[in-house]
Amino acid sequence: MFSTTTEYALRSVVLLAMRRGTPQTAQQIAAETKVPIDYLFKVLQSLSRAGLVQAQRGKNGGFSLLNDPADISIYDVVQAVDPIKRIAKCPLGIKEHGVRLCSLHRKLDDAVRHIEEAFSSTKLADLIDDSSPIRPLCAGDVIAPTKVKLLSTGRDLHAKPI
Amino acid sequence: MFSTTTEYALRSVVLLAMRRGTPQTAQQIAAETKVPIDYLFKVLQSLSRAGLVQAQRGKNGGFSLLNDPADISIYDVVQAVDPIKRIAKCPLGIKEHGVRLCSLHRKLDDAVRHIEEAFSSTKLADLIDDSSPIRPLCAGDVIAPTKVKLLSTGRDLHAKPI
DNA sequence: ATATAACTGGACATCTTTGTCTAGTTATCC
DNA sequence: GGATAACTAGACAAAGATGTCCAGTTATAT
Repeated sequence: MFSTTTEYALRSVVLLAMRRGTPQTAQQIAAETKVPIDYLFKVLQSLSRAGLVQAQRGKNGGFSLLNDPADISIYDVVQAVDPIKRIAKCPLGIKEHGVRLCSLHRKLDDAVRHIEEAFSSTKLADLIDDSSPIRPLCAGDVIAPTKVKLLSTGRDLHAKPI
Repeated sequence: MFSTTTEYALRSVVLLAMRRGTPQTAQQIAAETKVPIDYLFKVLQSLSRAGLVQAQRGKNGGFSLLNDPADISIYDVVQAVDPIKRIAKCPLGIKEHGVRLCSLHRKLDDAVRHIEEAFSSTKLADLIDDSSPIRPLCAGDVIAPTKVKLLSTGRDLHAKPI
């Protein structure tokens, strides 16, 4: 129903909203969102071009939200990476009816419109302020300790024992 | 938002609903729905395997609906060719939370559920009984009159004039 | 029975989405 | 100002969706 890319983008911005104030490196985001890091870069670049996130290079760099989580909607994120398209005119290309839709396409477009509305009215702040004990991304405690730990101990696998 | 295959399937069953009683050949369906005929066969095969349409071979054959248009929903058609999948559990694969969803995925799943409901409650009969002057497929008057007329008058092009 | 209309099935081609790799460039810290 | 952390960009690979082709099989009409 929604693309993988959309799912990845949403996970990322939700994480950035939860960590507002501290730039998150792609490494960190990838670990917590379980998004393949090389693909994540592309998703973040789309978000960056759309003006939703900011990238900072070099040490202590990373990605951060440009606006307040209360001002960023799910819709904004979706449109940045994989835009929802309304059905504006008859897909069969009949000119005669102008922009009026037949019952089938009107019904389909209604469904799309409802999604649009639901996504527009939900802000990132709504997601992270949620009272549920189940936090978005369900992360922090469970994910990616192994790989990160390996990297951080930094032992070269080919190094001779001393 | 919805796949091309879904769109094609819906166009086809709506046509079959409008022509209920007379099997429609793939030729006819392709002409009126503007679906590439070779691909249409595959879509119709999916609908056939799902028990929505029936295929009849040989002369005077074609495809027809198996059930009453009042008993076939948009949802039935969609599920037959490109199923809508609800989010049943955390896509990040966290076991700890069982089937409870975090706020993000609950929101996304709500959207999917609404689509499901809207599509389930809309029957093919609703689409063709619509009072709007704009008929589904916008067809009949504009599309494919030439080819259909040629076929339906049935004159053999090679027949000698009497 | 034979010709013909029509669907079936599988192979193949193309395009888009998703994912991976590698060689850059920029910023920070010491 | 050099080392290193981090993002950027573009090429490439794999998989899935879409579209095309063709050699079958089945049913009907005559």
